[in-house]
Amino acid sequence: MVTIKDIAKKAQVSVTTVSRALNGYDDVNKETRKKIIGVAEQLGYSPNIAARSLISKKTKTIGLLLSNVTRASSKDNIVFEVLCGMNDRAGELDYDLVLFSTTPQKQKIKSYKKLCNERGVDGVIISGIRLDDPYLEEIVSSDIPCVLIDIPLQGPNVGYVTSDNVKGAYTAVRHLLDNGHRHIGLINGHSQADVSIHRLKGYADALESCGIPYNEAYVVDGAFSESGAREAMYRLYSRFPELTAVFCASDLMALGAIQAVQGLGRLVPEDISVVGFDNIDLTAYHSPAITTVNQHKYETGYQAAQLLVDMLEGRNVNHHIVLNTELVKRESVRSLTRSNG
Amino acid sequence: MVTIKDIAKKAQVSVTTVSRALNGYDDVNKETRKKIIGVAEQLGYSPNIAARSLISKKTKTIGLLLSNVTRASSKDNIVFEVLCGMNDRAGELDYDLVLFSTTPQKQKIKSYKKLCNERGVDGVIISGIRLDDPYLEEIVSSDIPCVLIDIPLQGPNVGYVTSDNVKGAYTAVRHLLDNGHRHIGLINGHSQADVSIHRLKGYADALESCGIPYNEAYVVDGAFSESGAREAMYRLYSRFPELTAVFCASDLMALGAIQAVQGLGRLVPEDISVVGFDNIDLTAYHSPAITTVNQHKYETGYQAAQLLVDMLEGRNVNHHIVLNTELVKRESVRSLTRSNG
DNA sequence: CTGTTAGCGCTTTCAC
DNA sequence: GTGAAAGCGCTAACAG
Repeated sequence: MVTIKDIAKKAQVSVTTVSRALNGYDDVNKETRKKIIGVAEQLGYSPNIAARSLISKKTKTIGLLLSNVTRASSKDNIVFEVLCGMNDRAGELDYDLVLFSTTPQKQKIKSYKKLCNERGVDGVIISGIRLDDPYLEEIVSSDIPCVLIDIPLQGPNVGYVTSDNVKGAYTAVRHLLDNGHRHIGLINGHSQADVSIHRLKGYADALESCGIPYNEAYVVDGAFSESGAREAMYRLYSRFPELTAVFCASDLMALGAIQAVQGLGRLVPEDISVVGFDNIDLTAYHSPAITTVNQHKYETGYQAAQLLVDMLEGRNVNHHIVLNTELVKRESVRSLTRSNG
Repeated sequence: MVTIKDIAKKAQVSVTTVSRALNGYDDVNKETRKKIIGVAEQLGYSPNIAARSLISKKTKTIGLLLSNVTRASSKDNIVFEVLCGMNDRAGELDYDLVLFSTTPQKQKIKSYKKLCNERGVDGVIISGIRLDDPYLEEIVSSDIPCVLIDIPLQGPNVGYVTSDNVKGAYTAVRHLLDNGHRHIGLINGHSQADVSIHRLKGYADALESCGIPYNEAYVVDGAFSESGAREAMYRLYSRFPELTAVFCASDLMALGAIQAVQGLGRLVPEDISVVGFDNIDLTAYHSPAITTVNQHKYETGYQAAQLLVDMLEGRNVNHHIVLNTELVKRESVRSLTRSNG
C-alpha cells in the first residue's frame, strides 16, 4: 500500500506538503505540487478512506435500509427500480451506497444509531418499513440525516419522498366511476402503511365526488401481497357479488385479486374490472393487461439520493418531495356505459 | 461520539483493557469485563469502524461492481435477484455490501485497484461485464479477492459462479427437437459473453445429437436486449421462413423475438415456437406463457457471497461453482408430432 | 490479569 | 511555501 509518507520520501518533501498538494490547497508551490502529483501517480497512490474519515468524520457513503431485498421479492421490482435511481444519483454526486442487511432479528440486537455509527455512513435512506416500526422513533430522535421513502416524517435531519397517493387513487377510482361502475371494492395494503392511508382517502374522495356513500365493508386489507389479496378478494367477492370493480393498492395485489376472480369462475374485465397501483412491468404483459397507476420509482430513488446529499452538504432545500402519478389505461377495466373502457 | 477512552475513564481501567474486554479476549477478569460491558452499553458505545480498519486492514465490506443497476434495467430483474441472494448471505456472514457506481466514464478515470483501495473493501463481486472489458485484466492481476459471475476466470484470488449454460441450452433445444422441430434458429447475446459461447455450444450439441447439421446462418446476435432481438428476429425469420422454432439466449430477447413474429403477422406458438433462457417473472405472465430455462439467480448471488467470504477468510474451497438449470415448459412451444408440446 | 507505549494513514494547527 | 508535531479511535506488542 502506498501512503503519503512514501510519496513524501520520494518527492523529498514532508507529508504535510503532500497532503496539501494532493488536496488542492493553494499554498503550495506550483513546482512542488506538480512534482508531488507526478510521484503520486507514478506510485499508484490512492488515499486511505479509513484514515481520512477518522479525522473528517465523513465517509461519502449513504446507508440503505431496505426491506424487500431478500428472497422472493423479485416480482416486486419496485425496490429495485428505486435502488437504480439512488445508485445513479449517488454515483453522480460521488457517494457510494452501502446496503445494510436488516433482518428483523438483527434490528432487535442493534440499534439504528449504532448501525449507522459503526458503518460510518454520512446519512441513510430508508424504505419499506412500517409506521409502527420501532426504528422510526430512533430515526427521528437521532441526529443522523435521513431520507424516508413513503413515510411522512420531517425534521431538521429528516426528509421524505413519496408519490401523490391520494390523487393517484382518486384518478384510478374516478376512472372506474366514469366507466359506469358504482359498486367498487378496495383491496388496501395494511394500516401501518402511509400509502394505504392516502390511497384509501383517494378512493373515498372519488366516491364522494360522485355522491356514492362510502361503504366500509367494501374495503379490505391484502397485506400488499399476491396471496393476501387473493384471499381478500375471495372473501370480498363472495360476500358482495354486486361488485363490478375493485381497486387494488398495488399491482401485486391486483394479480392476486384477478386470480381469485378466475378461481371463482369469473372473468376480468367482463365480470369485474380491476385497477392496480405501481405499474410494475408484469402489468403490461399480463392477460388481460392491467390498468394501473404509474409510480415514478426510479425518480423516487433519484430524488431521495439528491435530497439526502443536499441535507448532508447543508443546502437549504424542501425536505418534502411528492411525485406525480398517472393512470395507465389497459385492458382490465370494462365500461358499463359503452362497449369499451 | 462515545470512544473506548470514555469507557476506560468511567470504568477506571485502561483503554487496552476495554478493547480486550469488548473484543472477547479471555485474558480479562470476569468482573472487569462485566463492568466494562455494562459501561459500554450504558454509554451506547459503538466501535468506530474506520479506526479499526485502519489497523486491521479489514473492513468487513464487499464491493459490488454491477452493470445493469441503472435506469431502464427494470424488466431485467436478474441482477436484482442475484443482489438479493448476495445481500442475504453477506448479512448472515456479517458483511456489508457497498455498491460501486461504475459508469463507463468513471471506469476510465479510476482503476479497479484504486477503486477498491479507496473504498477499502475486502473483496469484490463483479457481474455483467463483457469479456473484453479492460477491467478484467486488472482484476486477475490484482491481489484483491474477487468473485465473478458468469465469467470463467480462476486464480488464487479469483473465483466464479455461473450456471450450466451448455446443458441448459442443450435441454432447451432438445425439447424443440423432441417436439419435431428441425429448423431451429438461435438468437444469441453477443460474442463477448461467456454465457453466449456456452449456450451456442449447447445449441450445436443438441442439433448434433439428432444428426442435424449446424447452420451458421441460423444463428444471430440480439445483444441480450428486447429491441436487439426484435430486429434480429425480423431479419432471421424473413430470410428463413422454413424456421419453425427459435431458441433465445435470454427471456428478454424471447420477448423481442415474439414481438417480431407478431409484427410479421404470425403467431407463437402456432407458426413458430420460442424458448427463452433465465425464467424471469414476465415469462409466466406473458401470453403465451414462455417456455424457458430456469436459472437460479438468487442462489447465484448467495453462492457468490459465500465463495468470496470463504476466500477472504482463508478457507480452502473450490473457486468454481456451477449451478444447475432446468427447463420450464409453458405455452410457447408447439409440438409438430402430436397435438401439444 | 492489566497498563504503557507506539503506531495505523491522514489532516491540521502552529511555527518558521 | 514548508515542516514538525499532535491526534482522530483503535489495536497490539511488551512489560509488569
